[in-house]
Amino acid sequence: DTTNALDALSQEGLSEEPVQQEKETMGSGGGGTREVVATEKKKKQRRRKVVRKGGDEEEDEDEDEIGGGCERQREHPFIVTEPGEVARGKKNGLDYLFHLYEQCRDFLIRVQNIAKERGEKCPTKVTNQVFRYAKKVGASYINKPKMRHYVHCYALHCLDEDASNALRRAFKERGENVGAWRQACYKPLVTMAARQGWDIDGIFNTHPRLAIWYVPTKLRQLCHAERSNAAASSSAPGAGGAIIAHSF
Amino acid sequence: DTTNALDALSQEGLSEEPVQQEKETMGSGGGGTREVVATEKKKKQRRRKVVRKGGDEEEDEDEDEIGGGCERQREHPFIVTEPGEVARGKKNGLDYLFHLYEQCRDFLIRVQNIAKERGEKCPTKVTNQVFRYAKKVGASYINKPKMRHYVHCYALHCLDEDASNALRRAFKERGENVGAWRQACYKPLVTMAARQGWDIDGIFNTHPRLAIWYVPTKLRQLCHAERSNAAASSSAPGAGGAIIAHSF
DNA sequence: AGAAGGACCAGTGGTCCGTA
DNA sequence: AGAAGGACCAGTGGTCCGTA
Repeated sequence: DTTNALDALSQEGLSEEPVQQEKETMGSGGGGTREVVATEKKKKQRRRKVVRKGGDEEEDEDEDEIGGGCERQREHPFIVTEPGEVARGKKNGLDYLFHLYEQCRDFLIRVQNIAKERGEKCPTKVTNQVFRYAKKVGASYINKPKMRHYVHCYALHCLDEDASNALRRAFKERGENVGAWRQACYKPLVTMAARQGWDIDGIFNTHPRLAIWYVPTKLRQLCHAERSNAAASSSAPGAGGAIIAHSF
Repeated sequence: DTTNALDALSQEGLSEEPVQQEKETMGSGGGGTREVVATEKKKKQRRRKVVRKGGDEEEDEDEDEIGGGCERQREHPFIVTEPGEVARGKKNGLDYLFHLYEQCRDFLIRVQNIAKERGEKCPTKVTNQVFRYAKKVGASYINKPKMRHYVHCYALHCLDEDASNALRRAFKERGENVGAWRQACYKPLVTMAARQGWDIDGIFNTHPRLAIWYVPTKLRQLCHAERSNAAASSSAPGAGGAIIAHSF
């Protein structure tokens, strides 16, 4: 439906970075491990196999060549754009971002139809299987970390397009970066949840285009924190049920 | 509600077997691996750490002692019983089996309430988390392989109690074992699915006590096979839409 | 033989952090 | 600095098969 029209929103061409090659470092004991301070509970360990272009191999000197076999491409970064505005330069706009969510929905529907056809388990959410399918059919610009990262921004766009549009205009005008805009998308969603009995899962599941997305952990945590906050305020003497948003 | 009344259905005492102790065999290469012929696709490898009672240790000679610290207990096996009938001897009846499903439902509800309290993700199905909870609160007789094994039997009990009861009486009379009864539970479910557009997921999800259980893979496959079968028959010249159950 | 369940494994949800 | 995404990891769904 809107799929092809919006494809034009993506800038042609992609950012480039050198392809990495993996070298096995299995069984090398504790070397290369790194302590990570976990924000909660346990600490984790993470081992990474990271190697630059092999020093022994012949390699192309020209980093600017286009279509070279040795370049890994990544999408242009997002910038805050107004509704309808196409990003200039090596950037992508927010209409394009939201369009990616619609594409994932389309891929999910196809995966569901295949599963029904085969009599297999049918996913109700955008799962790893859907991301794999997207890759398989050539939509390599769709990946899980990116989609999960901006889910709540898409949620606001779905649930209150006017508020979403107003936020985009305000943040563009102030010259804020994408990260700041993304952070700001949480607050109106928490306010909506407050009005609906703090049922953020219910809010997602009631909306046909949003129901296929997992509620982001951080949004869930913010809602929970605010609910506790509101409950404490309303039970405090003289607070009279007012909602005070200390955590923002 | 019915929980305590039905607890009496379980035979007191449990079957006994020696406790096993694990010995680490990490890093011992390919020793102990065993080829398994997979029924589909790939072959799998499975490594098991299995050790009998340590030969060096002092051990109790008396295998019959009750409450000995070195006995692992497992539930009595099920036998086919009529509705309302309590199994005699070291056996459990089918009312007790179905009661375990109700207990799991109760545990799920408690896990859900805890999750909601904490603002965490709330399971809608009986998941590993629920089985862990059951173990934690002392219901060690509940475990995942057992519950998954008999889900479709419980489904029939939920969806058509009369048919389920009739099947139990018939199989008891014929002196069939639990395995045979369990196999026979598939057919009436497939017939029900045929009547409802082959939507076995819909059938499960519509029933309040069944909706919390995953549809068993085998039941799903049987429904799919029968649907294909029925479609082929009805499109064959002169078959006139009759459903012919070749696969049973 | 028939059956209960510990323990395994492929693929999941979630996101960190090496990368540019 | 701000951002995209490969790749990791703890815990899942599913059930095999060593056990008695």
